[in-house]
Amino acid sequence: MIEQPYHHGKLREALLERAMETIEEAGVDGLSLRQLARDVNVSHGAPAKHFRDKQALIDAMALAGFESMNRLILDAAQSDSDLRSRFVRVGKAYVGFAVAHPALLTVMYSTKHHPDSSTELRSTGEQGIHIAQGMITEAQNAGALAAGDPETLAMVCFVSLHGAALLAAGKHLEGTTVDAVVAATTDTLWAGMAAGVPAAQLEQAGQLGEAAGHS
Amino acid sequence: MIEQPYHHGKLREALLERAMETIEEAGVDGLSLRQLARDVNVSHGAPAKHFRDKQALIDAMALAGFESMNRLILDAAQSDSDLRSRFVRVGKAYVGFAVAHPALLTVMYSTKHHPDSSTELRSTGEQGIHIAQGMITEAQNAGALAAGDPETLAMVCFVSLHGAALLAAGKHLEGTTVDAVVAATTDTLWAGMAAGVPAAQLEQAGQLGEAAGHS
DNA sequence: CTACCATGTTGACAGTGACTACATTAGTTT
DNA sequence: AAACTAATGTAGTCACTGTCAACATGGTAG
Repeated sequence: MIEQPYHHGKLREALLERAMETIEEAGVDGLSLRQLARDVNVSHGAPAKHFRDKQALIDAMALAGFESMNRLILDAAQSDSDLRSRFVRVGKAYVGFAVAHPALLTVMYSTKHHPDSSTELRSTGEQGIHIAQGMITEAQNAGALAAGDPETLAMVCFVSLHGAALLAAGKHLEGTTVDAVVAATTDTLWAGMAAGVPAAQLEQAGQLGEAAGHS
Repeated sequence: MIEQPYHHGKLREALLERAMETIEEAGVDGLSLRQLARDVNVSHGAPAKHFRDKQALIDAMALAGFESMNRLILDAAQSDSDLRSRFVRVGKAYVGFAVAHPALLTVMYSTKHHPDSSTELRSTGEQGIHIAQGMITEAQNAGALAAGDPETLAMVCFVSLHGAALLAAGKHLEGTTVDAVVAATTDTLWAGMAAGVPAAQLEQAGQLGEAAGHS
């Protein structure tokens, strides 16, 4: 047995790293602060010195997840291809990340967050939409897409890809490959934005009634 | 104090009902079998007679959720309007349900399920896609939509609306109203399906590389 | 009437997150 | 160099949880 020094030195990083592994193996529910401490050969109270809460640890994981995901998306958006290909590439980057780190993605979009890190988390999480919005604006200026509010369209694209990402991460997409679904989704969205939506349809759609009951 | 009879009579239903309320108030993590038992004035071991596990209770909630959601979607799909309006209506029904019962929706699409109820859960959960697929086929036959594999297109629509539903449920859609996002999403999807996707684009999209790294 | 069985109760157990008091170390000030 | 201080890690405790086993109750079928 190697003698452990009293101070770990890089406990925070070690905890984060091990926690990432754990949630992918056993889900967020399978994450235990005490087991985590055991895994890193540290007493059960040690993690509290770096993460006041269990939720604080989870928040830290979510933030790290957004940061590494944003890097992937930004790379895809800045690749040197035509706009449409880059659009598809961004979609695949997003969904690819989701498939690679399903539990982390769930954590990232979990509702419960501490008010402190909440603001930083939120701004980091919204970065993806801004990238999409930039691409759409660029495509509209180039004449590849019809006119339309870029912010709303970006939201539509983000929302759709997010659904694909979560369903793919949850393995709810059996029957077809994930790639096929993403390709079909981005193609359909692009075709829809290229064709444009008649204003009459938009108004009409807004007037439909809501339906939300509970048995 | 009213004397409680030894046997509750409708414990299972009472537990399910109270559990539904609890998860919407405190999230799934805030659900405790013992607290649930206290809420219904029953001993802490009683719930085990109706749900062997905590997970079994959660599965039962998920199933009930799918059933009541399917009713709403089916109603929307069978309303007497033109195809496009019905399509939008289905989307609003889905997202409306999500906004009304956010925690329940999360539970419904949670990955962890018991192998027993898993099959029933899965088939009930897939019903929504089949409804969408039927509408798309009908619209294609009527000439309102371009040709294309209905199964894939239904998946695309479901995926997109699912994303909108989850983000709306998680209150991640600030800046715009939920209705606006749903309307824009269904409009864009419909326009894309009406325009159709050139086969050349589909092939091209399939050849793009995957991107999924981890820092 | 009796025997059975679904339903409910009680007690126990290990595991958890959070809190407190204490120990050890590193860095800074004097 | 010595002493003070803050950061980091340890040990013990508390209320709470999910699950299990043993027992109590009461409706129902034979």
